[in-house]
Amino acid sequence: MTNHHSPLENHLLDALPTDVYKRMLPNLEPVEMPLGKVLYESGEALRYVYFPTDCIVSLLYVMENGSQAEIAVIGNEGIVGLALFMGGETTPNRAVVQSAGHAYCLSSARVKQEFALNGPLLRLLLRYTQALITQMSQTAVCNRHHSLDQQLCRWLLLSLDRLASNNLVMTQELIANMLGVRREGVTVAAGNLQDAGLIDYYRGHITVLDRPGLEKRVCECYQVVKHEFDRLLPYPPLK
Amino acid sequence: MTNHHSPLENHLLDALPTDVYKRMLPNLEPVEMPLGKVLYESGEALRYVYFPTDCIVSLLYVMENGSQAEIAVIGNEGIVGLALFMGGETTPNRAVVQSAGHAYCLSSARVKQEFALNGPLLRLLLRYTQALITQMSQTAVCNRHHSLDQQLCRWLLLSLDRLASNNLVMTQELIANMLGVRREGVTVAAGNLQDAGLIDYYRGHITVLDRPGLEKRVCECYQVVKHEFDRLLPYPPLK
DNA sequence: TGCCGTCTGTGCGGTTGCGAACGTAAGGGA
DNA sequence: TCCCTTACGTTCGCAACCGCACAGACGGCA
Repeated sequence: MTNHHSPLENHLLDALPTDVYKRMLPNLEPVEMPLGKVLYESGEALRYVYFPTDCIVSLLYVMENGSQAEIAVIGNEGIVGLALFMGGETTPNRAVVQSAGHAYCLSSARVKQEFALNGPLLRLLLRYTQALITQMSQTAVCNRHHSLDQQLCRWLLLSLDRLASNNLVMTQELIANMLGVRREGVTVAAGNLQDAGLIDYYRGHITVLDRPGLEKRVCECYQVVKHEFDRLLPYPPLK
Repeated sequence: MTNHHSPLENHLLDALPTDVYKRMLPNLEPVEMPLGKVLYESGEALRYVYFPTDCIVSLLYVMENGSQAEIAVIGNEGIVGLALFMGGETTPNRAVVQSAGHAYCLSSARVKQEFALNGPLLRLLLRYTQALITQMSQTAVCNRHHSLDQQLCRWLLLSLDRLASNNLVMTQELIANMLGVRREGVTVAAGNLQDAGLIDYYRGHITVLDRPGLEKRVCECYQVVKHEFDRLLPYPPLK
């Protein structure tokens, strides 16, 4: 499969001033992002950062007993590997490709070079970090207070925003892992949404039929996160 | 009450190189931090950052229906108002003093001056940001997967780490608000810990009797967060 | 001394999600 | 074609937590 994607499909890269972008371009390497690919494990030193163009990456926390929970999702609006620029080198998270596609990757050495210049990349990533923090804290709140139905709506909408199509390739088992709930719970919640005519799913393929309907049903968490992303990282970029 | 605290009691300030610290010192203003004081509201522009010396500040998310949940706690190891340096100016959180004490505050203009130098303060705050992110994501996980007993242990230990004494002034009602659970639930959980001889509480005063016992009972979340703080922000600082 | 507000303890029914087990149906490969 | 894997649906008992209601218990104040 030829990679017909431009790095500019990643919103962060697109938002960079032309000179910075041109400086970085030779070092950006296109990579396939197959479903399930582990970009890094918890505690592992990061060797690359990834700028997704048409894939979705989940940040997961893996517990001692093996169960896991999704902390945040990253698509073409962001970057995977923030810990590199934060100075910690590692994170206690796992990053996994949740929806297959492509990305551009950049070696840690190159990234640090650019950071050291204290230029637009640093400022941009700071804003993105704040948006990501909002997403994480909203996840904490949502985990505590909202029903599985609503959380599923939130998750579907977050995924949808990061994809071109309204079709997700995702089994209920995987969704359950992401949300940190049982597979049976997802079966019921998805059944509710299907009965309401909002989605249609069939053996690992979910089609969103009525996006406005989902937005009516979702908890406030989704809008809060979306507003914060739009506020901090307007797209198309103003430059 | 005279303020006999030095800014150096805040670990971040203490970790700064002497020249940077001396440059900032004239602008640091001591402030009282009474219980319940709201440092900023959700969506409000930040006018100051605060470096706590002997108080604890909670970051809370307030939901549409008025209920709230704690996202993170900040004590003398950190700074309140990170959003200022991230570039967003506001956050969708509320910051409230959870345990009375003191802090040093710094106007937003002064902070930005220092950030612009791209110096040690920026690098230090980046590391702190990563530690805070760890705390937030661990909160998300803990909310989903662990029992109220364990969450209460975690909360007590996090608070204890940020205080000099083993005595907390805190009603069950307030703890319930922080944890986003019912007051009755806290009554039961605290009763369990009291029956186990780990704590003693009496009308808004909690005394920790057996800290190692709490650490045995707490979920993994506490240690993960603590390790990450120790790794990213060693104290005393190496300089 | 008596009253009132705050803080804590307890009980009850209802809901939600967990854990495990089992059934079914649709591909995919030999 | 048959078998086996994957994906989804359903059930049942169990535990945790919620919402509500109310009771006691302590402390400050008149």
